[in-house]
Amino acid sequence: MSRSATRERIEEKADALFYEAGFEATSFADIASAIGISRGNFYHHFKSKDEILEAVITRRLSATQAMLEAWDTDAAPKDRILSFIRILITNRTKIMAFGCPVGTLTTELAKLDHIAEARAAQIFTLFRDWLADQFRALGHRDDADALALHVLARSQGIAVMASALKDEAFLRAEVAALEAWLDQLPDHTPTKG
Amino acid sequence: MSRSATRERIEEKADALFYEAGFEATSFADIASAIGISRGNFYHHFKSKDEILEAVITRRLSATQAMLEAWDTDAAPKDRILSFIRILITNRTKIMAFGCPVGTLTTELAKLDHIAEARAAQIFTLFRDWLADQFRALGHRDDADALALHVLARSQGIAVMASALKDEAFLRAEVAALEAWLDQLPDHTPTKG
DNA sequence: GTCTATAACTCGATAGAC
DNA sequence: GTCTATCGAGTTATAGAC
Repeated sequence: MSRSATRERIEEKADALFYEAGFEATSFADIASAIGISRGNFYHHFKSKDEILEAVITRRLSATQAMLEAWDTDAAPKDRILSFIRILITNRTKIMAFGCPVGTLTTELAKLDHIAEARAAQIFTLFRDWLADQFRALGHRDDADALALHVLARSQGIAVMASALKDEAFLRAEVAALEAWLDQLPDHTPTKG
Repeated sequence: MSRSATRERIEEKADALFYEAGFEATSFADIASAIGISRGNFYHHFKSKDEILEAVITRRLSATQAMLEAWDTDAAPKDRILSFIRILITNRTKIMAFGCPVGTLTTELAKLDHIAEARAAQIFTLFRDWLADQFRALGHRDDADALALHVLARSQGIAVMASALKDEAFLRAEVAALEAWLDQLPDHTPTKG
C-alpha cells in the first residue's frame, strides 16, 4: 500500500487545520480547497471525516515518537526534560493563538464524546512515559510518573493561559518557573564504573 | 425589561450544553428539545446564536463575581485561595468529563476566531484580579499578579490532564501539590494595631 | 402585546453515484 | 474529477394562544 503524495498532503493540511480551527469546525471543503483538489478526489483517499482524524492522530503519534527518540541522544536526562519544556518557547506563536495541539484536540473530542478521544490521549501517554524514564534516570524511582504528570500538567496550564491572555511575557515567566522547579529537584544520577 | 422564565431556561441549558458538548457542537435543536420548546420560540428571546453565547458569558461573569464576593467573607487570604483551588475537587466529576468551563470555552472560541473570545477570557480576569488581591493581602506586593497567574495556570493544567487521563487520583495529587506550594509561600500578613 | 408553534428558506456539510 | 442527493444547521415568516 503506497502512500500517495495527495494523501500525504491531505493529512498534512488536515493536521494543521484541526489544530488551528478545530476538528469539527474544519470541513472537507476547507481541506480540499486549501490544497487545491476536488472533494471527489478527497473521497478516494478518505471515506469519512473520522478516517482523516484517525490518520492525523496516527501521524501525530509517529511525529511525537520520532521527536522523543531524537531527544534521547541528548546527554543528560535534565537536558532532555528541558527540551520538552522548551517546546512552549519554540512554538509560542502558535500556542498563543491556538493552544497546545494535543490538549485542545483531546478536550474537543471529550466534549464530542468521540471514540477517538482515547487514541488522541495516547499522545500524552508517549510524553508521560518518556518523561518518567528521564526522572527515573535522575534517580526518582518511586515518583517518576508523578513528576512526569506534573510537568505535563504545568505545560498544559501554561499553554491554556498563554492562549487566553495572548501574553508572551507570562508564557516565558512560567516556563522559567518550571525550569527553576526542575533545577532544584534533587539529582541522584548514578555514576558509572 | 423582565427576564422571562423561558429565557432563563434557555440560558441555563445553553450554559450547560456549551460546557458539556461545546459551543459549536450545540445546536438550537439540542437546546430546544432539551427544555421542551420549539426552535421558532428561540428567536423571540435571542436574535442569533451569538446572542445566546453573549448571554451565557454574561451569566458566567455574574456567577463568578458572586462566588468571589461570597469567598471574601472568609477570614484569611490563604483560605480564600484554598477555596479557589478546591473548585477542582468539588467539580472533579464534571472536570474529568469536560475540562474547565472557562478554559475550554476560551480555547474553542480562539480556534473559531470568534469575537466573543476576549469577553470569555474576562472570566479569567475576574479570578486573576481577585487572586492577586489575596496575594497582596499576604504581603506579596510586587509579584501578586504573577502568583495569581501561576495558580490559574496550575489549575488549568490540572483540569486539562484530569480530563485527558480521566484520573481522579492524579487530580487529587496535583491539587495537594498546589496546596503544599501555597502553604510554603511566605506569609507576610500585616497584623493590625 | 407577549409569548409560542409551524413551516419554509438558505446555506453548507457529508456522502455517494456516475 | 464532476455532479448530485440528502441531511441538518441557523434563520426568517407567519399565524395562533394567552
